[in-house]
Amino acid sequence: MRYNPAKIEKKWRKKWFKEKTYEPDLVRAKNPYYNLMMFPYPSAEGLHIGSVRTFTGVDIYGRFKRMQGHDVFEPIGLDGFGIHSENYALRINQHPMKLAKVTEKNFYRQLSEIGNAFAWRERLETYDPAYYQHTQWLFIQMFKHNLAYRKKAKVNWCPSCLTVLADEQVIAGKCERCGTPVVKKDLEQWFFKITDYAERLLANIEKLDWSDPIKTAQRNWIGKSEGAELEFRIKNHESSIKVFTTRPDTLFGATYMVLAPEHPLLANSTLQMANREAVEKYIQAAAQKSEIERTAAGKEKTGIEVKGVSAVNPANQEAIPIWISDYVLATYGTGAIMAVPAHDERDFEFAKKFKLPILQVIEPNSSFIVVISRSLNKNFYEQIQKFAKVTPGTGTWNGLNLIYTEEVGKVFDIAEKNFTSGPWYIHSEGPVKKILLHAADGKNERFDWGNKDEFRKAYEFGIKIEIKKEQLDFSDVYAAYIGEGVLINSGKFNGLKSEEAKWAITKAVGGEKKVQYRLRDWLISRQRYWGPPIPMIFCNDCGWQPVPDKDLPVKLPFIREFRPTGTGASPLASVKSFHQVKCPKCQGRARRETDVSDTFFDSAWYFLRYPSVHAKISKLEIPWDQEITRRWLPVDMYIGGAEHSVLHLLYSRFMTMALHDWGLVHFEEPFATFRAHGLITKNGAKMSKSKGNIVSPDSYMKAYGVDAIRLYLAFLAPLTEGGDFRDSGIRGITRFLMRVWNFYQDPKIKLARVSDEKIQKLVSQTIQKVSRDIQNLQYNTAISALMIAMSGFEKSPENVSKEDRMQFLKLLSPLAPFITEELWSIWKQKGTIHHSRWPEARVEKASDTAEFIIQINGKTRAILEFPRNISEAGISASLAKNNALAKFFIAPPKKVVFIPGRLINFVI
RNA sequence: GGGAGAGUGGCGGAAUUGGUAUACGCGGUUGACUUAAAAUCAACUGUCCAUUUGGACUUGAGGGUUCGAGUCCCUCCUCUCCCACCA
Repeated sequence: MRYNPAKIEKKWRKKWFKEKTYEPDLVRAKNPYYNLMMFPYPSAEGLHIGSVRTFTGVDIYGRFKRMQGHDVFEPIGLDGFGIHSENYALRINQHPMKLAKVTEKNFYRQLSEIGNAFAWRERLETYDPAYYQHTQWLFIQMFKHNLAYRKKAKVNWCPSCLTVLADEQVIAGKCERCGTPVVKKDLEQWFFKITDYAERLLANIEKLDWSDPIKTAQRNWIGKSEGAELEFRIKNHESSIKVFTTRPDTLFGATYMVLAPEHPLLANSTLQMANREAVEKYIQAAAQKSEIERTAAGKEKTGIEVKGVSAVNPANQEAIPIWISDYVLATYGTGAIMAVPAHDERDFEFAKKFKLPILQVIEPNSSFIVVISRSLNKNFYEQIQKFAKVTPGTGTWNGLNLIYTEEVGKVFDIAEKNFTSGPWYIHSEGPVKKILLHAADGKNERFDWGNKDEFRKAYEFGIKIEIKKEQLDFSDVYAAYIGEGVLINSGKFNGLKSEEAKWAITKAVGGEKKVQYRLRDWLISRQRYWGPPIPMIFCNDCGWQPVPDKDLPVKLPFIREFRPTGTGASPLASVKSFHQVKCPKCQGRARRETDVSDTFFDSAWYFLRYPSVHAKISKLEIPWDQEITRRWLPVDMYIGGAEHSVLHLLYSRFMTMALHDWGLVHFEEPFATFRAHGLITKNGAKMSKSKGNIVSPDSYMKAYGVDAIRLYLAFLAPLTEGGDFRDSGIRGITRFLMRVWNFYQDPKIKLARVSDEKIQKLVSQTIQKVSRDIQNLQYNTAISALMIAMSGFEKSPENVSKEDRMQFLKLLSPLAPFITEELWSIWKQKGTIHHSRWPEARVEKASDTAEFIIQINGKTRAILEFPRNISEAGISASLAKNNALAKFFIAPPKKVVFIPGRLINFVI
């Protein structure tokens, strides 16, 4: 029979669907495994080849888990609400609500073709009222738990999309979607208080089985820093300015202050400004500047002094000038800083430009103490001695005092410190940029010289790093910052070490210790049409009231004029029948909120909904069944794009944590394991319609079959790596599939009952390799192993037992589900291959012999078989007789390195 | 400017984590089959000498540690991604 992928794919797809092959029993499953991929936002262009790779990649893993005995749940849905879809509708001049129906159909068609083991019954769409009634319910819960609040704030406004953007959607000052520079606009908005959870979101990261870059990205996004909040009085005025600083020890060096242009004090009319007009002009100019202009890299700082007003440095009661500059962010800390130009690069730059006084208050200490190594080897000593010698007169060696390094070109003190046991020495030759720390447990830790966090870590580890004044330019901020300097010009605090002084000074001036996060509250409101209406009603008498549960969902009405108005109001604001409502409390006249919520809110909880899509839940209740949720969640394996490493993943964690605190879910973290897949590019660029480089999977699937495409995409590279799409290698895969097909064509062939030893070994190795590789998402090498196995089979087909043939099919089945299912049935096996048990590698008898790598001077000269337990003497004697190697043994070797059972190396 | 990561044949990529570098596949060369082509099958395919049996050199560049380095350390170069005035 000829291999006809189209025919067999159609047949099995239908059968699997009919027999619910991939629908686990959500209520009773014994061994649940929630295998999830990030659900796509559907564009009418359809799936591109990159998403097919991700989806099938996730599916391969799920099928593998199923055969290992798990009840795998692999749901699919569409993240169809939001700017993505709406912008697309705008572009092609169609109504998003109508368009959604079209894209939905197209997407589900494509998704059904790629051979994934989706649980089709549980699909969901975020724009379906049956779904977003729960989204709205959750909003109300957020409100009731004081996690949703309104705030008038400067928001990021995209003049092109005519909407407000979250900070996360502003990329280097530009709109994430259209690249237009973002401006600031004042609007009253709904926010979620994610900052309440900053500390837990940060702390929990440690516990997650996520790839490290993603964890780092989340840590940086949360951006914790510890410092103090200090208050500066304003001279001859009742108000004061609060600042946040991580360096309260430098307070005496604060020679001026800088306020953000948006700082509320500047609007205070009782302030006696001598140059109010000029100040207001500056503020206005700053407001009009786009984010990108204000934050452009290397941009020269601008600013204006507030004349006639001064602040009082609480440390020494000296009057210091107040400046305004847009390098100070209104949204971080208190929107004001104390400027210490001697110890901060930006302040320094500013002070130089405007000729402001610079006062040094930290004197780097004279002894430089580092690090390292209790396992001193002799080279270490030699190096240290070498350096010590080249700088005669710089100190004693025996007491380990001075050492020379090139970078700073100066001398460092090395002294023994109070470590529990030592000695600890500097480990460096040449420039000291990185410092190697040998910890007690034998692990090495590296500390980056230029990185203040790393240095803090070193500091906490108990290593004091102090820097001589003449050793560094004062502009080397990080070094100076970290250097445990000693205070000077600081009155009674002189002589105190930085770290002690921080809190002593804070206390003395009545400041308080404070932790500051970079993370800001999550802006939920969108002045757009295509999203779930925010279920809130404003009544003049009763204030903001949630829509009563019984009135959910607040349906998004079909309106003709869905385009953004550009006025800052949602298109829904012009629909009277929508927003004219009664107050749920007093029944008086009230106005419904006309903004919709952010798409990221839809996707922050969808994984909770999937297993409960068909559970019996009234809309007044929690949107998921407690029993089912307990069984299936948290998600076991989550795979998605690295571009969501902060936004979606952080929001989902936040939501889950809040729900946990309200007792609605039993876990804090939604995704036990997360892996980011690689990005498939085309001609080096991300696939996008605008670049015209979208590769559609349809024609490929038609031409080669789905199995071939799945294999090919898996074969490109490990799933976690990306790559450029080329179809040149696809022939290798079709050849392989053809060989597999042909090999299994005759089920009546006479076969050995048991494979010969060689085949047995091959099968066993392949099982091991494929199992390990699929577990690690390295499908490329799994396929390679299967190809090797097939080549081995083809050399002696009659020696491959039926059992081993079936083992091979099973190994291939997650990757190529159709062809294997067909061959499985041709060979009259019971049921579906996809519910068969994953093969276990035969436990091989440890053979008595082993292959030894024979090296001469570290170079491999031969690989020979010897008894596994042969001794060094035994192997040497035997090798001396070996003709090919005899020439190396004219003289006895200087040294022999012998690793039993594995390797012998003769140094001659 | 900060953070994360990567440099291996003509190409995609392997290398049980310090022990045969270039698995597997693409592409290429030659041959078989064919009137011919495609498909298929077989052999070869990192570079340079010797071309027989070998030998030398090769993982961005340079240095180091080691009996032994693609893998660990240092310096430099190049590229990709993320973040970006966060006090």
